[in-house]
Amino acid sequence: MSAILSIPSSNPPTISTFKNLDFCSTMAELKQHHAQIVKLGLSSDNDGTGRLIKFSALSQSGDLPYALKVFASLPQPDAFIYNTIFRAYLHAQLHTHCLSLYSHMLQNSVTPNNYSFPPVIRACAAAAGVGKQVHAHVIKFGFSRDSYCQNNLIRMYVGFDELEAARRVFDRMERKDDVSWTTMISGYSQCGWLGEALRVFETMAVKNSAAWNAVIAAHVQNNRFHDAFKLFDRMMEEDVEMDGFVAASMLAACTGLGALELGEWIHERMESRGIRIDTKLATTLMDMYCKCGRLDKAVEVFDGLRVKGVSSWNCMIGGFAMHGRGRDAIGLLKRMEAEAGRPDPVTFVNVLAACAHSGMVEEGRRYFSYMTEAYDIAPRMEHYGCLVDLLGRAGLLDEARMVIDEMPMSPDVGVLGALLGACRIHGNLEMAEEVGHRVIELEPGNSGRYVLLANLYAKEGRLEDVARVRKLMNDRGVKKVAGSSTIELAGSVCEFVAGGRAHPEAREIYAKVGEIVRRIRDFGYVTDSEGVLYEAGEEESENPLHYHSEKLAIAYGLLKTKPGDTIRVTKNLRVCKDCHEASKLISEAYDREIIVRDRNRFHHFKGGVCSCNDYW
DNA sequence: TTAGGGTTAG
Repeated sequence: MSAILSIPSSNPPTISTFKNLDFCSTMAELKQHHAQIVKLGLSSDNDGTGRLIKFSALSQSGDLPYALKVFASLPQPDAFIYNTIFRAYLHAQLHTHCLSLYSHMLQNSVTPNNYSFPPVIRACAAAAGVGKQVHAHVIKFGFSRDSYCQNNLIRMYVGFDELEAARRVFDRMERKDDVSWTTMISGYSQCGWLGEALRVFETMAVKNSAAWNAVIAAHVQNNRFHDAFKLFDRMMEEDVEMDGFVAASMLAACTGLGALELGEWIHERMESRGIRIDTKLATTLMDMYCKCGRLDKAVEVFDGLRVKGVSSWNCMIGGFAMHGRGRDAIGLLKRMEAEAGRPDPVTFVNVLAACAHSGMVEEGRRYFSYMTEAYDIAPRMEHYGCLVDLLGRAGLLDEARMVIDEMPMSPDVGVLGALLGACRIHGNLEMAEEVGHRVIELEPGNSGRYVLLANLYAKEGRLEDVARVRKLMNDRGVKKVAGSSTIELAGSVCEFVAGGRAHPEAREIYAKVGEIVRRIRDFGYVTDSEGVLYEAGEEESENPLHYHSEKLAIAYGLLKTKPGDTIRVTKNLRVCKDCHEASKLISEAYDREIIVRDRNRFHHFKGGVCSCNDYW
């Protein structure tokens, strides 16, 4: 009694004590203030404890358990305090906790406000049923016109792949803002509904860079790189300047096309426009350089990074991996451990891939156990995929098979596909047959699997089996993916399809291929018939192998570039054995460096040899 | 006190 009476009401200590809370920077400080609050008998005060909870729940140096303890001690927390904990749970990915607390709030008869629903809606990410209920509450509590609530609902439905529901929310909004539009556009692009994404985009009166980016990114994510460039050109014509997000999307488009010059142009523009290169953007940039064959430039960007995130290290290690530089990849892992601390699961996917692509079997095995021993990272499907790839490529098919039999989860197509690939390399038809059928049943729409199996049968002369696989493919309406290669010349990207004659200079290109084949025969070229069956149209009277897309692209490169220039080609599928052999000989016969990126990795052909040591 | 667009693997 006297203690409370001793507080002069004209000079409320509450205000100064509570204000001090806003200047806290550590939990230790905060706890002192908290002690003060308790001493003054103000611990039931929502204003003061609200600030206290906010700091401990949300700040960098906070302490969520502490916040929860304080929260639990409050007799009647208000909406602000509930909202704070909602957000904290969301940050901690404790979605269920967030939803339980929301029901707790309702049971306590605390009315949610406009700030309550955005985090609660986001917490519904994993529970569609609850999401609909929360949507009903948004209406019931009168927030049908609140753009934050509505935009979050759109996002929620997009996350459930319920685009119609998302669209209904969107259509009913009287005042759609930039966020509504962008969420709707990017929602369609997740589902691959590019047409709808574009239609929504076109009806937007004033398009800001976020909207442009959403629609550009939509195309990039669906491998429509040329269209992404067209949109980008339009954006520039309409005087909307490229920002960091658009730059990232465009770099990814360049990566997809293997368009180095365009990528360099984007990089230059980023610099001239003073776009801040954060870790994410730097990773995208490095990835572009890695996948466009300029590992040196990627290293330059990497070395120039003041703050390197785990993703930066991972990207660079992955870059070394795809260029077959296993030693450098491992060197970088060691540097990462010394300088940056903890690698993550992706780091080891890349390290294992590096070992696999460089034939470093022992190291690969060692790192597979090391990641668990040193970092307690349990192997995921991807790691098993890499291990199977590593062993399989090296010809250790039985061991690879054993890994699959003994792994704790059931292998996905990726893992089985790695074994199938290994069977092809080592000509093990028996295992290929069994694994191939499993893979085909798991992924019946992937034409590559049928082709691989059919080609293996063909090699053994088992034509009935070839016909059977082919029929299966036809019956299921599976279309083979056409081999296509791109080459960038003077900033424009030309695409070649196997056996295609659409190019205006097709005659010259085909003549050049003829010349090439004649010339490399002097260097020992013998056409390798493996894989002949499906790669080109059957009406082709000459050997269709000679008109594989990468040969056409290389021929065009030889026609259009100067002696000494490097020829860079990007292929959508794996490079075939015949093209690989031919490319080696072309690099020797024409004294050219040829860099081919295929679906899996890079091949640097020079002086008659390939950087992959024929190991791919 | 709240929301939208961009990275890393096989």
